[in-house]
Amino acid sequence: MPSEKTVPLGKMFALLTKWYVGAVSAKLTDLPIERHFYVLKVIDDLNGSITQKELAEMVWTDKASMVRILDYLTEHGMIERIQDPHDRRAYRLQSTELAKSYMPRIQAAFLEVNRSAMESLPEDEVARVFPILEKMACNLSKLPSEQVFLHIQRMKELTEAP
Amino acid sequence: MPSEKTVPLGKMFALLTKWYVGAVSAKLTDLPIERHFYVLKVIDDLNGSITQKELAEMVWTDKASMVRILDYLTEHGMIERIQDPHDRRAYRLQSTELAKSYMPRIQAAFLEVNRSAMESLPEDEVARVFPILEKMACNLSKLPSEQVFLHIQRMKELTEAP
DNA sequence: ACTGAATAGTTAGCAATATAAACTATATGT
DNA sequence: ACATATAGTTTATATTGCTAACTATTCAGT
Repeated sequence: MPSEKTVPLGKMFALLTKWYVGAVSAKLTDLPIERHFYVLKVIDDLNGSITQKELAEMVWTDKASMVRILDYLTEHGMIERIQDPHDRRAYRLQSTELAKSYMPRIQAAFLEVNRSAMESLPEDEVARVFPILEKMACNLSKLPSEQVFLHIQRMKELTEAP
Repeated sequence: MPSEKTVPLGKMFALLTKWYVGAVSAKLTDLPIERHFYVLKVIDDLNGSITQKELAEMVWTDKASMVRILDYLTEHGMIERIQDPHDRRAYRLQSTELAKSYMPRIQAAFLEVNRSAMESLPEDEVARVFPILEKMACNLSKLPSEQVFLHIQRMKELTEAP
């Protein structure tokens, strides 16, 4: 019974995730933190103008996990929670001077790993990679799923290219 | 200071992984298992001729995690560990009749999700998606990483298209 | 203004996963 | 036969995703 070979697309995505994150971390081992660089970058980019809830939506995690991540970043002196004077339930997130001093390194790490990932791909394919991935993510997020109910309109914020 | 916008490629991979796996599971909610369909498929494809160690390499996990996955599949009646008569340390893995009865469904689920993921991509891009992802995985796996030391030559086994 | 509903954030608990180290049993090479 | 390597298991630890309950605050309708 010749079974049609299935491309293990899911496993491929999982490996890409693991190796991407591993490669970024490896470039930043001398920093005081070893995780959540991307969350820190978003906070720094939008310095002072983002709340925990907005951040959680932007990086596609739930608010409970977000609390843990922000506790981690706070404990390591990378961010501060500033209470919003107009809504005392909310906190505006700011990166510290320490964090700012590392941002060029962090920014560079992401760019370098992105470039390495696409190394030796033909020029025209490099340009298409992200739109293709975005389209696939959009397609998959619309399928019935056990757990996925997030709002897809946020996707564009993840996809702004340089 | 105009910071160059970084494409969050790692986050995109993570979302793709989550949604892919979620979509596959959603198609198979009536089966006795709710995880590890891909591992089961590999076992079934190579029925009786693969050991735990070989399987762990093929699906890129460590042997301790593999034990847990195989315990799960065994407890749910999907596989059996058959002691290798030529090497009594090793076990050859077999899918049960029950598992075999589900394999067409599982196979179909993977294919359908693959097709959905690539839906509305131009024909020529569909053909390129997997080679591109493969190239990126290959690139990333060669970068220095905190944890990744696996052997890349296994990659081809993950990538055989129909 | 008062009250009930909604919201931002926190806390705690559970399940799954990845990793490492120590361990058992068996095989291999000299 | 003995030292070493290997297949698989067990144990422990850390992180993550998700859920539910909780506090404090704001908002909307009366």
